[in-house]
Amino acid sequence: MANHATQTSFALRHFRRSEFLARPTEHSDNLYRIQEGWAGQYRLLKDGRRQITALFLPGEYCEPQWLLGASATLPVVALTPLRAYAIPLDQISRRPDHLGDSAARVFSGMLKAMRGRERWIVNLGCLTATERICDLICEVYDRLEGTGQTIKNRCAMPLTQYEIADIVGISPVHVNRVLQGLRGTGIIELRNRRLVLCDPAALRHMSGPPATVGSSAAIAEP
Amino acid sequence: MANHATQTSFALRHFRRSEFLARPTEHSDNLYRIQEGWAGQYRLLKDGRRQITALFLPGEYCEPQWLLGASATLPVVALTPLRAYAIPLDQISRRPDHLGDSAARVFSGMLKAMRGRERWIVNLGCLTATERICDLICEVYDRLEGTGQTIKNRCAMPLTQYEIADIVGISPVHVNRVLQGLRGTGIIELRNRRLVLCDPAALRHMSGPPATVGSSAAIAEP
DNA sequence: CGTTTGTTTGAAATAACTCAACGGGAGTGG
DNA sequence: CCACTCCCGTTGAGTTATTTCAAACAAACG
Repeated sequence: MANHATQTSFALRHFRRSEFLARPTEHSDNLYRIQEGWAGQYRLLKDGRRQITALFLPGEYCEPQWLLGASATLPVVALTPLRAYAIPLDQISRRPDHLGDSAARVFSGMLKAMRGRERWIVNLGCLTATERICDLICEVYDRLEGTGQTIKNRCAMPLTQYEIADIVGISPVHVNRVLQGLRGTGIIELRNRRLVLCDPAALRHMSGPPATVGSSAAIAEP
Repeated sequence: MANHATQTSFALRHFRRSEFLARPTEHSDNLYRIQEGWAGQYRLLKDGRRQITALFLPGEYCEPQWLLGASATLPVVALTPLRAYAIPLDQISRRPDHLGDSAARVFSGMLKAMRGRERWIVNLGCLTATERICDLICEVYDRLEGTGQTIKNRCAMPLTQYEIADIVGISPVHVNRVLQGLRGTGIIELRNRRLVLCDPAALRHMSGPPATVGSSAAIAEP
């Protein structure tokens, strides 16, 4: 799908697990397009609590905010061994064939990132532990499907239960119990970093009620 | 500070409590600058659960995303009676004296909004009920202080306990008990929609540990 | 083969929720 | 001015979801 020549015209960088793609203090002069592996943006509190605020999957651009000239606000770390193309910022506007109209791309990228963050706020604020985990699984699967990385309800799932815990805001051992529950009811299979959605409909049903459409009442507290 | 002529050159619109500033379906052709009153962006789930994803306070621009030409993604509602200037989108680029370089303004506005969302993800994912409420109070106070709307540790606080609950993701009655605890220890006073920070240092201390700086270890799970 | 990293399990503790009811204040209409 | 309602804050008691601690186990790794 992608032009092979333009793909290889950028430097392919390798990262080990836990290696930084970005740190808040240092200024980054390029943008990454992930080729293989998963990355995560997170925030760490002084007492050790950690919250992962975004996931970056293969095929996705990591941190479009950087295009705005600012340095990263939160660290981004490789959650698995990772390969990514480093796209120098100053080349982006000169390559309409590759990144298209840069301003429009950046805008739409930021809007998408914003919606992702809003989605997770709702997730963390409203949903139960089981719903959050099901929703995470659905989101990951859908994003991988969007870039053709799924086959017949199967996809990669390299996240540690500790990492899932830091995404969905519940404790690691509770993540374990919820996952066991899901496996026990035959909704998913999850072994060896591979995920199978045995019953996608049931899974979506468990990931919380859908949002209402716009025309509903502003405030309805019975 | 603001030029009176430019201020009054935009239409001042009034909203009753619970009235919409924006609805997801309809296309909005202007941006609001809030003059007085509070607004909130939220999402409502089919079973009645609601999560407020952003607050808009006097002096702030409501929904800079609209500048990108897209319609609103989530509804925005007046949480109090509200007055706001409606700034037509097509006038923004023609008025460098008022909004400055529009592209740069929009970018920085989006970045700020993004950081706000990230902050709330961390808040909802990591903090306890008391910490979340203290953090909300701190954030609101700081934002009001930034636009000169505080006097000697006092500011407005028109949010209902139900609304606070839908911001911090805990139940209304628990919000009540947490607030009583804070009042009981003399850290804050909160009566008649007015807030007093009796002990700002203690309040900040209760709003959770600060974030680590960038140079810390990527993963530290003891 | 030992060491580390990740998963699984149990039992006790606790944070937060639900349900239900009461009370005060602010409007509103008679 | 009273009675009414509605919205909001406050309480209490019982329940549930989730956490914590601790330990054992399995799998990956050098």
